[in-house]
Amino acid sequence: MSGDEKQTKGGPELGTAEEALIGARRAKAVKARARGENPFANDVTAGAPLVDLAIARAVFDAARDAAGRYDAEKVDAVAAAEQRVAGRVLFLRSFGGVTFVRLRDRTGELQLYCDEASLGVDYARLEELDLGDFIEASGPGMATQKGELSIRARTLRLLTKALRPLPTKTSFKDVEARYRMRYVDLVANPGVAAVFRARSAMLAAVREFLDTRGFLEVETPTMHSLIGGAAAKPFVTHHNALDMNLFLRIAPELYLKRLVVGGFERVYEVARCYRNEGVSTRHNPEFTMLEYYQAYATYDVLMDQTEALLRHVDERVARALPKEHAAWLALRRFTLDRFVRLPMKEGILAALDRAKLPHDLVERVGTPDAPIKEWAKAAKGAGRDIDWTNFNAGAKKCDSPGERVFCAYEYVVEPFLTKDYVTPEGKTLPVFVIDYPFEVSPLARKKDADPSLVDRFELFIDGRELCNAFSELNDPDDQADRFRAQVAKKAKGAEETMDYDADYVRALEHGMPPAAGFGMGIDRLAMMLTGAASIRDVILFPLLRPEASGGDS
RNA sequence: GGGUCGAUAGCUCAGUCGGUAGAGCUGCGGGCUUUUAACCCGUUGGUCAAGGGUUCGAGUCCCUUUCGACCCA
Repeated sequence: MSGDEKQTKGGPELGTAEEALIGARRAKAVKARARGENPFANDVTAGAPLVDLAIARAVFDAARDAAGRYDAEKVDAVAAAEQRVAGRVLFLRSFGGVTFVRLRDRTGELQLYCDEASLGVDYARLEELDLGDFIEASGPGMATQKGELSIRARTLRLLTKALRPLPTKTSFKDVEARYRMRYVDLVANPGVAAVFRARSAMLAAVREFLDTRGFLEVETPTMHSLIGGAAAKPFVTHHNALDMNLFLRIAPELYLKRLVVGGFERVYEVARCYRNEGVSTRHNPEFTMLEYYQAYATYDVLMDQTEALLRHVDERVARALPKEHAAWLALRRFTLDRFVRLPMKEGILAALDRAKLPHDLVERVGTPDAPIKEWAKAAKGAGRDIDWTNFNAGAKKCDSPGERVFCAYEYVVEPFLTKDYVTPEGKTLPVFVIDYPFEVSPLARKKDADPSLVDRFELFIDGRELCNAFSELNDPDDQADRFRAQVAKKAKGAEETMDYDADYVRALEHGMPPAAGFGMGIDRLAMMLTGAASIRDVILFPLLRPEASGGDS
């Protein structure tokens, strides 16, 4: 075949280096077609069934020494039955008349040993093989001189031609390109694939944990006609036939509690939620939240259960990916062995003491005569860098004592959780912050002993909020009042408020058994357990701006 | 929204004081009959993000824009 005429279909110019690479691969596909082969085959050759690479390897486990090397004689001693395997070509190296081809499938990798003696005329076909192609091959096992298990290929067939080259062994680092072309990222960067395998194991573990405790998994609407269940800005969409605007859900909460009213006393949803806020390393507009509701449970029960759930999930990840988990564990700054339970007010007083600040600061901050400079000096002297500007501004906006308490907590306690709650070995302790002011918890039940507070906790691990849970409000009149307060806030200009949900109040009027509810960010969980720095590292296809189109006509 | 850094070959990156655009890997050609980031010889590949300015001359200096990363709010 004369290589002087390239396939230039569609391309008016000679093209770039990248196009040349693709052109060379296309030419090989054309050659295969000319021989009557399909370079995008949809079948595998009849014969012995395909086996996973991991299973093909396992056949020879007994021939391996402690260092992992395979002994040639022992490999040969294993039944010489042919193994038929398939996978993507990751590695291709010819060495004189011998060619090594490393294959990868979903279970692992395995090398083919090819020479003319075994492959015959097909050996020449290796010339047309490229990194990234999918092939099938069959042959008996063997060990190389260096002790690597291989399949001595007796047959070899192209299944799918890869027209584009994979990144080279120097790897694929451009972050944006990795997110856009996750299919390449997953092949080129094994650590990336491990993170998503771990995430999958986490979800399976969460489901296993809840299912064995009698919970029912449900799916509730993601298109809502009212905003509810959380304080966040929604996405708006439009239904044409009904000519109505709908909000993409910001939380599944109110639907799940309707189901508790309906008798599903233990119910959960792995809920994709959408919030119309900025993107950052910690926020993606769509994210996944676990919510569950449990009748006849209180938030104390849920705290115990949360500890058990997190340990269970971590254990399952360790079981699924032992090597990767060990690496993540070694880098972890937090422990899951022991958890702290900290009432918000206690936390504030302790933090004020540590910062050498007066206890009445909570009432005085935000007022005109608050001695901010004096406080800042005292706190700085105690090694506490508090964001006084935003603290003071936030305190001014508070309409109630409870909001003031929460504001103080946000600026005085929360930023220092990782500093204040650590093990003797220096690992940060997970902290359940409990007993929130009712004013900042519009769906939570008030404490019987102190109606200014609600039975609620948030769990912070390594300084980041992971879970939010509370004993649910089931008094319909109280709930109606809270909705009205939210509507009033919206009327005053607040953006992140809920609508009055009359149907939800009606549901509560039918009676919801005492219940506790729990929410946990799955993305954050995945970040935490895999040590990911950005939420985009645990979301397969994070939201990106559209790719700049060059000459699209 | 603010700050810092960045964009050069398909990939990973150099590019000095402003003076002809570089390397490794990939690809292509050749050698090598058990390789492990193989090795050896040869070789292709560039609108230096886009636009403008200064200059005899700009990847390099200045301005604007776009995109991204990180930090902060």
